[in-house]
Amino acid sequence: MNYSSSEENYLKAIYHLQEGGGTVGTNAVAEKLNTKAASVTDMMKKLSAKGLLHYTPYYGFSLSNEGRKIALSVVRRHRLWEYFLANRLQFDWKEVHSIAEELEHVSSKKLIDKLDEYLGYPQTDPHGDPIPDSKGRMTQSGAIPLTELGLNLSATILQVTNQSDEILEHLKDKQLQIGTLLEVKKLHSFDRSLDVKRKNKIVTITHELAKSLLVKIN
Amino acid sequence: MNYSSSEENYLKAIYHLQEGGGTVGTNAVAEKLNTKAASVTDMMKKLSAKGLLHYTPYYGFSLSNEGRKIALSVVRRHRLWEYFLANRLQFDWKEVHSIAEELEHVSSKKLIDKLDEYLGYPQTDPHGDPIPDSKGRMTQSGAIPLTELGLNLSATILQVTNQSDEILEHLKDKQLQIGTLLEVKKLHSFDRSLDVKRKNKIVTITHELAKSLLVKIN
DNA sequence: AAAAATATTTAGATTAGCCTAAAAATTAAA
DNA sequence: TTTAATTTTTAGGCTAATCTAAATATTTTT
Repeated sequence: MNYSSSEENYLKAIYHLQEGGGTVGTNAVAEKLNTKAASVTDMMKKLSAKGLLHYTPYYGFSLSNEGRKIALSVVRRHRLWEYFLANRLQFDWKEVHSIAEELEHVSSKKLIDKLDEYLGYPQTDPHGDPIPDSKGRMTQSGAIPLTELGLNLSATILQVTNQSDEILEHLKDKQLQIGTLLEVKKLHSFDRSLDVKRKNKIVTITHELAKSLLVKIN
Repeated sequence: MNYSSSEENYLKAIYHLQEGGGTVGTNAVAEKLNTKAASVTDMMKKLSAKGLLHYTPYYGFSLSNEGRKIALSVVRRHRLWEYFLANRLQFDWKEVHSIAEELEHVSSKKLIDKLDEYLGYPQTDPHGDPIPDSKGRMTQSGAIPLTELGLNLSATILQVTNQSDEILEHLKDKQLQIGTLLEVKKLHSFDRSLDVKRKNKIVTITHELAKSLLVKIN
C-alpha cells in the first residue's frame, strides 16, 4: 500500500507520457526521469510484478487501473503543494515545481485531504493544471493547444504543460501567463511559428512553445 | 551541503540525546532510531569522516559545530511543520509528530523561511518545544522537569519532551496538556510517584512521566 | 584481579536503485 | 529483403543503508 519515491516518480512519468492513451517506451521514460534505459527496464519489471502496469518486453508499458490511481494521487499531492506554495507562501510560480517534487512524496492521505480543505478545494494549480480530487477525478476544461487555435479567435491561456525552467523564463519575457487573453493573427508555414496578439502587441511564438500552451476559446 | 534523510535522522537523534552536553553511546542511538548497534557504528564512521561529529571508538560521540547546526535546522523544520499541521490544518497535537517526521526532510531553506514567516514566527511547537530561528537560536524559557518542582508551587506545563504515542495518549486521559496549571501535593517515596492537583482533582503521575513534563513556576 | 556481563565494532550479506557495456529484438533504409 | 540503425533487455557492478553473527573492548561483579 506504500510506494517509494522512486516508484511514485516512475508511475507519474508514465501517467504524463500516456496523456490519454497508448503505450509508452523505455527511452521516453528514461529521458523524462533523467535516468538510463536499463534502470527503467529494472523498475518496469518491479512495477509490473506489483500489478501497477502492463508490460510487454520490447513493446512498451501502460498503467493498470491501480497504477493510474497511484499516479493520480501523486499528481494531486504535487499540484496541491504547488498551489499552497504560490498562493499562501507567495512563491513565484516558476519556483514551485521543484519544491513540490519533494513534498509530493510525503504520503499521509489525511495530510493531503486536510491541506485541500484548508486551501478551499482549488480546481487548478498555479500553472493552470487541474487538481484531481480525493477520489482521483479531475474537472477537465475544454482546453486545446495553441497550435490548434483558429485565426482571430479570442482565447485565454489556461495551462502550461511543459514546465522546464527555460519555457517558464521565456513566457515571462513574452508576458504570457495563465489568464492572458490572446488571438492568433498569422501562421508562418515555413517554420510553423505563430504571430500572436495580446493587448495591442504582437509577439512571435515558435511551434514548440505553442504546443505546450493550452488555451480555451472565449 | 545536502544530507540524506538517514543522516539527518542520526544527527537529530544525537542532538536530542546529548541534551546540553556529554557524549552519546551506540546503543542509545540504536534504540532511539529503532535500528541495530552495527548500523549506528557504520553511520558514525561516515558522519565523523564528514566532520559532523566527534567519534572515539568504544567511547562515544558528540556533535561538532557543523553537525549541531544541521541538527538544529532539522529540528527547526520539524517543529515548524508541527505548528503548521496543528494550527492551520487543525490536526490534533498527537498526530502531528509522525507527519512532521517526513516533512522535515524536505530541504529547501527558502521553503522553511517562508513557512516561518507565513506562520508569524511562532516561538514553540504544539508540544511546547521551542522552535529554533533561521540562525539556529532558541529562546529557552525557565523550564524544569516536573520531578524537580517543589510541593505546593503553582506551575504551568510548558513542554512534553518525550513524544511517544503512549505518553501522549496517557496525557490526554489525565487531561494534562500544554498550558495546564498544576501543583504537586504529595511525593510517594516508595515508587517516586507524584500526586498532582489540577483544578480540584488530584491525579497520580509516575516518576517516568513526570520526567518528561517540563513546567514553569508561575 | 579474574570472571561474567555488557557494549561496541568488524566481517560478511542483503536490498533498492542506479550505472556501463554487451547482447538481442525491432524498425528503418538501401 | 538484407543491412544498418535504433531500441530494449540482460549481465555484471556499485553505493547507501540496513541486518546477523562473531570478535573485541569495556565495565561490573564477585
